[in-house]
Amino acid sequence: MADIKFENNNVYINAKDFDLRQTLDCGQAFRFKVDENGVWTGVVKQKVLKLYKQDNFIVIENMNEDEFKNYFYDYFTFFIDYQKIKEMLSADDILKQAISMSPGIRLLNQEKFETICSFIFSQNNNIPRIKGIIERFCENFGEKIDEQNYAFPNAETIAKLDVDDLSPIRAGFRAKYIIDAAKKIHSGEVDIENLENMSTENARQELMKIKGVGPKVAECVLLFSCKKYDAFPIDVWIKKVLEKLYPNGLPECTKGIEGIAQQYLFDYARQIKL
DNA sequence: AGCCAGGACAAGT
DNA sequence: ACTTGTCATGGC
Repeated sequence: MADIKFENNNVYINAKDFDLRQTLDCGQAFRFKVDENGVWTGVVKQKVLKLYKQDNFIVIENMNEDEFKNYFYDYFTFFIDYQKIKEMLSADDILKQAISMSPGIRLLNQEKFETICSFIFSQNNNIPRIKGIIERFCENFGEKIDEQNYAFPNAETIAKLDVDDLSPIRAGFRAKYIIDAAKKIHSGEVDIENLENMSTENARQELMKIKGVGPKVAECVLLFSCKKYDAFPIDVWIKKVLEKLYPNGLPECTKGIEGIAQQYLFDYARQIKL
């Protein structure tokens, strides 16, 4: 943790491999907002996070060393050496360019139930509306933290609901999938706490027992909440990347970390409107 | 105004 | 094993 300091009950992280826009608004998380001063706010578990850039540091406000080490070190994937990853992926010219455009992307390691629901909401949907649905989902069924913020609902709460109860969040045909996910997870029929210990393929099959979780959603959950960095979600943007930039398949340097490469390419494709 | 969005499912070849 | 229509909703 050479690049991480703990002072004044804040955490200070060297911003070399950490950009807030590139990390919090690159399509992996949907609950972070930025205000006119560049302060990012989001809810993780029961905590309201506030982050901003100050000089060459990313500051996480109101967090002590224990809290960071116990949970957020893992959440912000500080066990990954992004310098080394970027060096490896830069063997490919296209990836090198994508990385130069968004060198501060970090993968997040998010809560599993939240990630499953979020990417069920994402299907055949656009990011601004996904954020709205999730916001209403939390306000209606999540625990209130303060006047502005609600925790993400837990599976137990949602498992007790009927499809009609979800109508205020306006999720459309996805509502029935959310109920199915909550019921199967709460009953233990789908074991999400063990996914990290399973092979990528077995974890994928386990997730796809849920109605509304197909190949794309499963890959996102594996990548964004199960530390499966060989998972490779293919959405419409990545499909275009594969067709236009990699007609002969992904380069060798992505092997084992296809998902991380995917995240650089996803942000790149959207920025240049490929 | 109409096309499209970090897709999945069911029914049809 | 592949293709196609359908599913709600609203952002752009």
